[in-house]
Amino acid sequence: MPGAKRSRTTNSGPRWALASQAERFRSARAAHADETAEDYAEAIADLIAREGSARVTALAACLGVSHVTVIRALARLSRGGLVVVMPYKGVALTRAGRALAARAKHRHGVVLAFLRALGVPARVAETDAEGLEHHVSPATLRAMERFVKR
Amino acid sequence: MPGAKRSRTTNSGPRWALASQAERFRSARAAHADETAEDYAEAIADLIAREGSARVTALAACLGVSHVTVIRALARLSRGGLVVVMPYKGVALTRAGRALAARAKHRHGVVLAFLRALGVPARVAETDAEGLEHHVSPATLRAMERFVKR
DNA sequence: ACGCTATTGTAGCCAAGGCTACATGGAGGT
DNA sequence: ACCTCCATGTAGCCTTGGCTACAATAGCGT
Repeated sequence: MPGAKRSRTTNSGPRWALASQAERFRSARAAHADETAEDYAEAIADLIAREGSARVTALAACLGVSHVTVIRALARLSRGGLVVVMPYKGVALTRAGRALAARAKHRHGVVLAFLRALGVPARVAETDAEGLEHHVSPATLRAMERFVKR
Repeated sequence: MPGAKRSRTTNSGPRWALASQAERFRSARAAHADETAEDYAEAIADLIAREGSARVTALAACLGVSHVTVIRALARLSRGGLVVVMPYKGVALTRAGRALAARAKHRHGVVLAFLRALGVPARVAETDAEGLEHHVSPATLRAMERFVKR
């Protein structure tokens, strides 16, 4: 848990304006912590839907990392109760994992559709959506949905 | 019957579709690498404009991290030629650093204005902008500018 | 001039997320 | 049966980015 408590910085002068900025940076960093989980959950759900199972190698290819990275990430997700790893068999999502995957997939879809509606070329939209989706708050997501449906 | 016939070497199916997805993930990760630099450059430029100098402690308060984290980050940015650290005096931006700060500031402003124009509440917009700005490609940024000016 | 305090800097710990190199497991082909 | 090849797994290293605890400066006030 990063940023639990702050240091005793003096904060002289009219620094309060900056303090809330610090909060925003904190949020951004905290959000980053969940990105991996969302990406993996989504990729796993996708692979299961597409190929019937999610194997380590397929995940690695899909996410663009080495199989070692996948294995370690899965161990973490497993500790976190999002996935169940069946050695040499594949990976399954727990109930929580499926919920996370569904949320991520939905958000991804909305962001992508939104960018397209904005007039961003398909290729770029797909790349940007990958980076943006993890930082879109519920309020902004709703605004995007409104815009798309408009 | 999990992965009945698509398991072997073939594993075919739409793997090319996944390959490009891997590329997208790669881009997102690469972009993440520059986030720190942009955040610091922007914060430093801001502090210099506001207070006349950018000190380590002020930066730490501003970014919401400990002064130690700032010091280490500055060392890296210095190696990268973005800042010049004057021990016990403050930090200055190099030409490249100023350019980066300007770009970051501009993008930040556009994203924020865009979110506001979309109808996102100010508070949320400010938080989201912090997370989103680093993942907005030039094409998407232009689309956002068009939308705001509309 | 001297010491106190806040700012800076150093040492060292932790987790995440990358990697390569090497070790095992499992299944198909001969 | 066995051999080989690919998928998995393990060991160990690197960087980034957090942190606390402690050491060293600088600059101010007395």
